[in-house]
Amino acid sequence: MATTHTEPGNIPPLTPAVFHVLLALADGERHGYAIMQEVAENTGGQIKMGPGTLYGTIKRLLEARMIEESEQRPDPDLDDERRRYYRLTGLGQRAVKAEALRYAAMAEVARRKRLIGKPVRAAQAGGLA
Amino acid sequence: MATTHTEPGNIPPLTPAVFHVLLALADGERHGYAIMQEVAENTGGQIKMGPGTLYGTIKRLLEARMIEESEQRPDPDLDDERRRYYRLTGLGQRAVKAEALRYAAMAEVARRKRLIGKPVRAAQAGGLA
DNA sequence: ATGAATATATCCGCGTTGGATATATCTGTT
DNA sequence: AACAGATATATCCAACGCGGATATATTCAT
Repeated sequence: MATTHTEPGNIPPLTPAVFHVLLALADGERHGYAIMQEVAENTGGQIKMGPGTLYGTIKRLLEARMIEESEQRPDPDLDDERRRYYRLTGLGQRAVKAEALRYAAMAEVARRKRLIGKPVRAAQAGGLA
Repeated sequence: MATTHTEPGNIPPLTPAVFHVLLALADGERHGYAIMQEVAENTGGQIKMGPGTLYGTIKRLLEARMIEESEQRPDPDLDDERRRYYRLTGLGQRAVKAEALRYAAMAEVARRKRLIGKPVRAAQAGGLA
């Protein structure tokens, strides 16, 4: 296996904004505004990206080849000409996975220290201690 | 349940550096250099805080009343005069707990999207994909 | 005694963040 | 048809945190 360089490699930690954008794209293509809404939803409304952060981050992710623009448009009826859809590249996929593992590892450390309890399905904002 | 206001409150998200320092202090007092080592250990060597980040963060956390200096010294034999020990305040405790819950929630989102698998005990450096 | 690791502290360039601002289109209401 | 508000993208730039470089001093092992 001649190092298809699909392996973890040494992907450095991501900034929170970058992670949230990549995570929003992890299960399918989305356009900018939808990414913004997905982030708010994923965080129970605790994180609301402003346009500066959103489009600045998208620009940097394009340059870093972690995301790319998609030409595919939805049904012409339901489409909105203004939208620009993005998807993860292989690199972006690996980066967000590596970062997700770091998040999970930190949550485990916090559990080991009795800061938080066992993982709970469908935990939401305002949850118990 | 008369809201003992020991609950999450509206604590805003923390920067990664701040979170890592608070997490290192979550199970007991530590001095600066030991915090640095604990962070490296917790992250499997992936995150190595430089002195600028470490002491800059400590200074900001003191100002924000999330940590405070402790006068308690260990056995005079094993002590090192240079050390300055820090502990979490009540506010720091709540902040790191709230952030840990966010980390756990993001890990759950990543699992829901099949990015990563079930939480594994004792995950460590060089872990599998 | 010598050197490496330990321990703290400041400086400052750089990149990210995120509010303000601008523009235009789409959608629902009257 | 007109209007308002949400949708959608984009840029600018002040503020702030990050983190490497640098400095100094003490402790520890050989």
